[in-house]
Amino acid sequence: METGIEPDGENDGLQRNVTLLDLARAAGVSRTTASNAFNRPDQLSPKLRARVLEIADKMGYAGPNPMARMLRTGRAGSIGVVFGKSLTYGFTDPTSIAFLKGVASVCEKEGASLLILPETGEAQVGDAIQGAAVDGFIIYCMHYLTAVNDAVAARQLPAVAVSAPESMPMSTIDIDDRSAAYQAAAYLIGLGHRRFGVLALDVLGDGYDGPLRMDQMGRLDCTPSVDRFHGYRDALGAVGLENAQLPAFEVSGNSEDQARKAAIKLLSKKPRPTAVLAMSDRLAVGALLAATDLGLDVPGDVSVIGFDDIPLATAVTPALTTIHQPLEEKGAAAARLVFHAPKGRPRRIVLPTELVVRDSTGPAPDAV
Amino acid sequence: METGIEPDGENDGLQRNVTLLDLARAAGVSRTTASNAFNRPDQLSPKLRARVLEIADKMGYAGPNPMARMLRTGRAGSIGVVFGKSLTYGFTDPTSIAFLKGVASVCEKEGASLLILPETGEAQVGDAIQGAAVDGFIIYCMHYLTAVNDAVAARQLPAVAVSAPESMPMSTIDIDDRSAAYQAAAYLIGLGHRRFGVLALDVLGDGYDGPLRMDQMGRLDCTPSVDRFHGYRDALGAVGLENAQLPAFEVSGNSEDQARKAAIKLLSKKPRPTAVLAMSDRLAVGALLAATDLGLDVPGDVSVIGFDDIPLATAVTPALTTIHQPLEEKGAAAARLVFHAPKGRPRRIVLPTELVVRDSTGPAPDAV
DNA sequence: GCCATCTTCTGGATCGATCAAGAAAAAAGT
DNA sequence: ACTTTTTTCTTGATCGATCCAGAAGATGGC
Repeated sequence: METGIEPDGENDGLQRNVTLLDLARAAGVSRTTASNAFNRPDQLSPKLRARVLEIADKMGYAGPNPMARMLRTGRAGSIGVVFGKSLTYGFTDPTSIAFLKGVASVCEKEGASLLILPETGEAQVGDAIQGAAVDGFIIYCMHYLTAVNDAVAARQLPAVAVSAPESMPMSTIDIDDRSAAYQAAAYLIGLGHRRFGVLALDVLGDGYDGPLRMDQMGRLDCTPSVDRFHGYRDALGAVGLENAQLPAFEVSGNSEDQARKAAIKLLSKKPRPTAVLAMSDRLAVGALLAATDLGLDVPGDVSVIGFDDIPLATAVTPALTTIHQPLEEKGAAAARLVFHAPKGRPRRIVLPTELVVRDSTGPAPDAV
Repeated sequence: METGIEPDGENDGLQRNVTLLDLARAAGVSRTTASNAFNRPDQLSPKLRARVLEIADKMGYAGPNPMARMLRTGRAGSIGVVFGKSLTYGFTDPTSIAFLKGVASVCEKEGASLLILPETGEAQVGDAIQGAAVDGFIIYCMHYLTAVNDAVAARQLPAVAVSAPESMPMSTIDIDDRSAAYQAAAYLIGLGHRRFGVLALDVLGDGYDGPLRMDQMGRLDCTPSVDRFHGYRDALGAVGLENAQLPAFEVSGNSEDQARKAAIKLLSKKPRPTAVLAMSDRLAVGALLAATDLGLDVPGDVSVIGFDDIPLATAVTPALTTIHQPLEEKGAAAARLVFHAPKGRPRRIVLPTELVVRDSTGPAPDAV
């Protein structure tokens, strides 16, 4: 409780912020001149500028109020990144971290800041998007919510979506998930493997763990999970392997621990798969752990192939064979597109992937 | 080149943004009422509100302009994070990623956004800080530049510095680096080790690699590197080991590769150290790699102890014995302090650490 | 000396909202 | 029926800067 009396000699509590006008008055110049001292050194004599800046310093004036400046100029000097999942997840998953790093590198070059938006809750998805003071958006989701899209589109700012369906009415950055997955499966087929198991990223992003929900896969076109699965299937189909013979589990949250459990189920099936197709390196690491649990040798008893090529892929033993995708470049490309938007119709950039063979894959064991 | 003639039937190019006033006019209400439709549903009848919102939608009015709103309300709805090193580095180093994750988790709870500021260049350090529309700052640096501190302080907003010298005139979050390092060294001494080598984080943050610069260590008090070194020395001194006998290398950028090179030098000394004190887990991993290069067994021939307990520490073989520090909680605590600043004098929070024994340490080899 | 040009500086309008105080209309109390 | 209270809505002022057009003073050319 405060008394009504103000005991403070210097009434700091009451003091209004120092404004450009205050500075101008104190320096005996106009607001514009004071403003120019900060923003347009060529618009006033160096001597006067020095004096104004010195007085500003003395008054504790840090510089033009950012909010006011933004309002007036219409530029925020930052771009926003929207995660489909929780904000925390964005800093957990190695792929999104690498992506952010790419975004950050371009922001740094442009002298812009990076605003990372929270998803407060289902109901008010979009509140943060509506209220973000940014010059453009990057949407990075696994599962595209129309609420997010609509909110971003409504802002009428440059926007880029990553790994988004072609149907999205904005520029997109992508890799060819389907053919990359095809390549992964085809490589294992080439090694003689004929019995596979799939560790899938969750199709709907609803925290589901369990057998792959085939029936849902038509609903959302082009999530990476669906595309990659199609890629696997294309390759297997080419050598006459049917869906029915392909055990597959969805793993929510792309976590090693969950993947481990799913992989144990997968590798306990009889006949046991000789190869695991994992839609991410983290899932692949889960498979590695499961193999250890079951006393199986990788790649002797079972081969494991990942996807993404995150740093962990080389830190783990055996090092993962995987599909390398340019995670960081994805972020950089997205950011560049936001900054130097061609203004016309949306662009679609597809970045290349590459199979990287390491130690987690080998010839299929002879026994059939 | 455009002709002077405007060939566009619908003159989209010329259209001004739809503003709250436009909406109000279109709906036949006052600006305030239109504003309330978005911000204070209780201030107008539900029926009217619905009508206004519908008209807004029809006009393509996304909602109140964030910049204008910020100016008027004085709140930005976001907090800024300043990295001492490059922005990109912030997304490379596992400790800062974990830190950001902690910050993000609190931001999410508060419904605030996270603004990550770039460091454009030596000259205009602080430009971004000056121009950031935020409600508070978190400073996360290895090496505290007064330019950064001054710029943040000038903004007169709630601010928290992490791992900062006590001399900083703002709240700080920290761990007790010195006694944690002491504990690490003491543990190895307890295992019988008497010959040590140190892999140090760079003291000055100037990209230097090479023998530890003792002479510089007095200049900046309390960077983690200096504190940890003092901790090591305290422990070694207690059993009569002198500085002169303690080979130590600084590794710039906290990278495994650089650490590997330094560790090779360290482990090539005669007599060879039986234990490596690494100031971070990444440096420790570098030591692991170096041991492999030299055909040394860990922990048979040489023990390695890390610091931080990042995820990599358990992924690597052998799993690292290390000092666990609550990286994520550091971020969360910093963010909480920014949001709920006690307004009074700065607070100093010191978080606990813990020795975690895994597989990279063992008894000193008998041979002396 | 006079007009043109350049530099330096100024005042009014504006960016797009929110707030405070109060008016008008509706509901409630006696 | 008249006052009081509550609900609903509106006007004028304000947040703190930048931009535009133009004034005042300095410089230069002939």
